[in-house]
Amino acid sequence: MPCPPWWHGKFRDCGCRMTIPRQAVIDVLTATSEHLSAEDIYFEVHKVYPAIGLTTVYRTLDLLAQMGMVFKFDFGDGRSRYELVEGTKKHHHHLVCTNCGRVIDYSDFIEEEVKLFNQVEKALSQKHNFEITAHQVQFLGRCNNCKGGNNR
Amino acid sequence: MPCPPWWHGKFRDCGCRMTIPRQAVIDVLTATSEHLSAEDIYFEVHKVYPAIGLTTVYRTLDLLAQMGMVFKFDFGDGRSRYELVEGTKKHHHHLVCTNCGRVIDYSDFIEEEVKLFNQVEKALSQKHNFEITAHQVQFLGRCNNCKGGNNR
DNA sequence: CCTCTTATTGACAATGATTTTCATTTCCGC
DNA sequence: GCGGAAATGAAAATCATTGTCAATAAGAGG
Ligand SMILES: [Mn+2]
Ligand SMILES: [Mn+2]
Ligand SMILES: [Zn+2]
Ligand SMILES: [Zn+2]
Repeated sequence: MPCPPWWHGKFRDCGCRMTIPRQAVIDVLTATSEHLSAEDIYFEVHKVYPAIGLTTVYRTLDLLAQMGMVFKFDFGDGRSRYELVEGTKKHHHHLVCTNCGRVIDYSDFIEEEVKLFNQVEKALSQKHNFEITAHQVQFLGRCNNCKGGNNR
Repeated sequence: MPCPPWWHGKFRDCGCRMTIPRQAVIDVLTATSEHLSAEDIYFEVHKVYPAIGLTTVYRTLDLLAQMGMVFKFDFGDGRSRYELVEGTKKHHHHLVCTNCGRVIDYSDFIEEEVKLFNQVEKALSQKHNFEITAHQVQFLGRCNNCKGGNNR
């Protein structure tokens, strides 16, 4: 699963080099549909390239997030989760269970929803002179498993 | 600025006691319009009650969040931020500058926006059998200060 | 008020994700 | 191939948040 060449351009554009470790991280992110943590990604990368260290994974994820190629999320479990922006999954929002931590992707937006967000984004960036590059929406609550049951 | 008595009820309802440290934390949260971290709150509390420890502040914030009286946010600067749910500020969403970390509250929703969220929330909770208790919306980008300028 | 039970607290240690450091290696234009 | 800048990995350092545990304080009942 080789990394598409258009990534090279992306990296060059910001004066960065395309390296094996970076490819490896991108490949893992491309292949998954889960919300991986830095360590998760490190383990996956490690299967193919045992020499690559966790530090580099962190650095790569940071860079990718800075470049806007990767989203960094916090679902409240004490570690960051990462998702490719242009991955297999299209743009989506999240449902997060505050009890067990389960995260559900949700992308079947109503057309109104998309329209409204564009509208709001435009209005906000004008009003606050803000250059909006992304948005994150999370619905919090209890999933079907945790609904009736006890806490923790 | 004494803590309203209705809090006592809230606490009793979950078998908890209303204590000085807890009052102090609530008072600080009530008095501010900022997005304070646990340590920020600790410093404020400390001015009035130097004996109260940081650990207790953390525990109190945890409890309040659990009770649904306080929102816990992550704006990407490595520490959690807290806001009273029923504070001086009404329900609002956030604009977060990914460069300098500035956070802007935004509550002048369009009526459509409110309507749509209720609608979506209803649809989602049915479809995924999820009991939705809250939502968080963040718009990410660069504030007016950071717009043209350099990074970091 | 006084007593008793138990939730709560505070000092301190421990945890664990993320960063820093720094010497070494790799990339890439020349 | 060379040379300088960018990138890497191992290990140490940071630092927000949690866990421990003996001491304290709420508040129900008398
Ligand atoms: Mn997702
Ligand atoms: Mn706010
Ligand atoms: Zn759950
Ligand atoms: Zn800014």
